[in-house]
Amino acid sequence: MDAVDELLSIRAAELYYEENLTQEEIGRNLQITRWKVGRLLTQAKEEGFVRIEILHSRARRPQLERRLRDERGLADAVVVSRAGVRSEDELQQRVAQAAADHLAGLRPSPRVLGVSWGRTLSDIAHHLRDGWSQATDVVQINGGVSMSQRPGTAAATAVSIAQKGGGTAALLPSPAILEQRATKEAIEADRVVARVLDAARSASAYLFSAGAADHGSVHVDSGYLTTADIDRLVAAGAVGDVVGRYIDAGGRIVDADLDARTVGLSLDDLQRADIAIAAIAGAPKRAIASAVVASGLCTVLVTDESTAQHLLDG
Amino acid sequence: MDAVDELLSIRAAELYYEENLTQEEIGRNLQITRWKVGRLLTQAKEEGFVRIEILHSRARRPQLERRLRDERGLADAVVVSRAGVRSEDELQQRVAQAAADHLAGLRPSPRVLGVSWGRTLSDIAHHLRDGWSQATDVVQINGGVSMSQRPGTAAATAVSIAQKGGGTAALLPSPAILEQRATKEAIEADRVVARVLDAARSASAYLFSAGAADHGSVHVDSGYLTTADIDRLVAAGAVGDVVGRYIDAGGRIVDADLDARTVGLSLDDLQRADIAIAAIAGAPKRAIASAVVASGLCTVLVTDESTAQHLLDG
DNA sequence: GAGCACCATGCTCATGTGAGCAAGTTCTGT
DNA sequence: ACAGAACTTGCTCACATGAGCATGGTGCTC
Repeated sequence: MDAVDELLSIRAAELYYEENLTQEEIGRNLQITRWKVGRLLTQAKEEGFVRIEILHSRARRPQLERRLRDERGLADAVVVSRAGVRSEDELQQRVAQAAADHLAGLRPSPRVLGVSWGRTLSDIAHHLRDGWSQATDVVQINGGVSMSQRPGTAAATAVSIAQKGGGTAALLPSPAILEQRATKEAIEADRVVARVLDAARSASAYLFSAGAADHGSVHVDSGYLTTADIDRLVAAGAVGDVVGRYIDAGGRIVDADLDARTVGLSLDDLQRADIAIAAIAGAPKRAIASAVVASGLCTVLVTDESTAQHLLDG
Repeated sequence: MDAVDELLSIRAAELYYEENLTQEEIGRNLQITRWKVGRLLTQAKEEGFVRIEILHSRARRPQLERRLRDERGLADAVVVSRAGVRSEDELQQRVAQAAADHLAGLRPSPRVLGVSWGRTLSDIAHHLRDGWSQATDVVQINGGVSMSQRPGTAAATAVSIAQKGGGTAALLPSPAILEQRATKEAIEADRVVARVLDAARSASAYLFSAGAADHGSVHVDSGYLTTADIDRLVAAGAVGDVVGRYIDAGGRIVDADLDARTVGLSLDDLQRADIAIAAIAGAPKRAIASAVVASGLCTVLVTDESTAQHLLDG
């Protein structure tokens, strides 16, 4: 496109998009035929001079969703728009809302839903609307008797999702990570715990998030791991954790011993699931999101535009 | 619009603008009639959920231009878009380019063009293309034998505009502001100066900028005024200067004595002009831009989107 | 609970728009 | 300078779209 046409295409775009003139009127205005106007507008779009954004907290990016499905083999993807987002927290809320929307939109509603816990899951529970399902029971899929500042959030999350979905919650009464392998095996052998784990393995759908392998991790907060543990895991290739299990970029367990002391569903269980919804957003979680998708740990990814872009670029 | 329709309108907008589906296809997709889709799209636009921006250094805002003409009585207005602008300097360059474009687009080209000088005028001269006019002579309209760090820019500006327009430049060989009234009258009585001033008064068009009344003023830089002078002028109501003459928000001369020591066209001369193009942009110049427009000192205003908005709000 | 006003819906029809084609124009290589 | 290629232009025609209207449903008033 030469310089004259470039300028003309800008004038045409202004008159078309801002002044709402018809292409015929624009032609009269700029002394060109209406066909030329149409072509200039096409060019303006192609050259990227025209940017159209959907500004809404529930706006999504269907293009990226389609590419994630097609190029990354996901059964489904939900990518929320970043347009108009002012803070990182606002973005997290958008993603949580989108995950809640997706969950509520599942047909048929899952009879039993396995959930993890954490900040993201708590947000999702909050955004779910009452009556999102007629009868969905909820079961925790990883341990987490909380030692953190906000005790009981793990339980509150599961209970809230169940209550709003007309079902009951089965909590996993166990720490996330135990100090001794033997203790972990003993606790899993406990009748109550075993029953919950069985229920978790037979859930019709899963909903979970993932954590980055950094010092801000909820496992450090909760006292299950020290910052030194995290450093050691990172040195061994860890990019983050899924249901408490730390994996590397290829989705492999980084520390077999640590893994053997972690209570909850195994990664295999997740990989076999028909519906496994992962809600992972934000720049710090790019690496773990990528690992989760690459190793087939989820069938559905709910994320933000930037993270999606990153997954597709890499 | 109820909540359901709001969400639907967002989905429809995504499919329409991002996926390029027809309204019929969207209807099939969302299980609604194509007429409903059309209405949802209209609503999405009305509610401001759809933002369309023209991203280009020469993009303008015709809506604001029209409002400036209609509501502020300007013969014409050029408002450059702020979309995609990263720095204040980039915006100034856009405005300078737009002023150059407007000048070059005048039909017939002015036979004699009166110009002021300063940073903005220098930029405009730079952006003018060679041969912008067949034969336009340029005459300086205010004094400015420069004492600043970049001597000769005032002269270079006028000469450059004239050369590129196939004409000659008449420089005003006088300081902008003199210390004694008598000296100013003596210099204006000088044959050469008087001839240039006569030519300036008979110019067929004028092009000038304006300065804010602050310590960064080019008059302080050049040594014609001290920061104390500026403070005194501001205290007396000055919002800025046009061709060296300080005015208040109502366009009135703030200091009659200072004005009597200032060499160049009077404000009356400008107000009587058929074509007086003012290029004024940037937040610090909002007040002076407003004063210039309100008091009819220009027939054409070239400015940026934010300044235009401010003029229309006030 | 009857009557009325208002609004959403589905439709017709005129207008707006883009794909595709043929003719004209401008480049390019020899 | 000329032939051919590549591109641009004006056009036809089919499709997409918005304005305007009749209908039916909803909610409000008394």
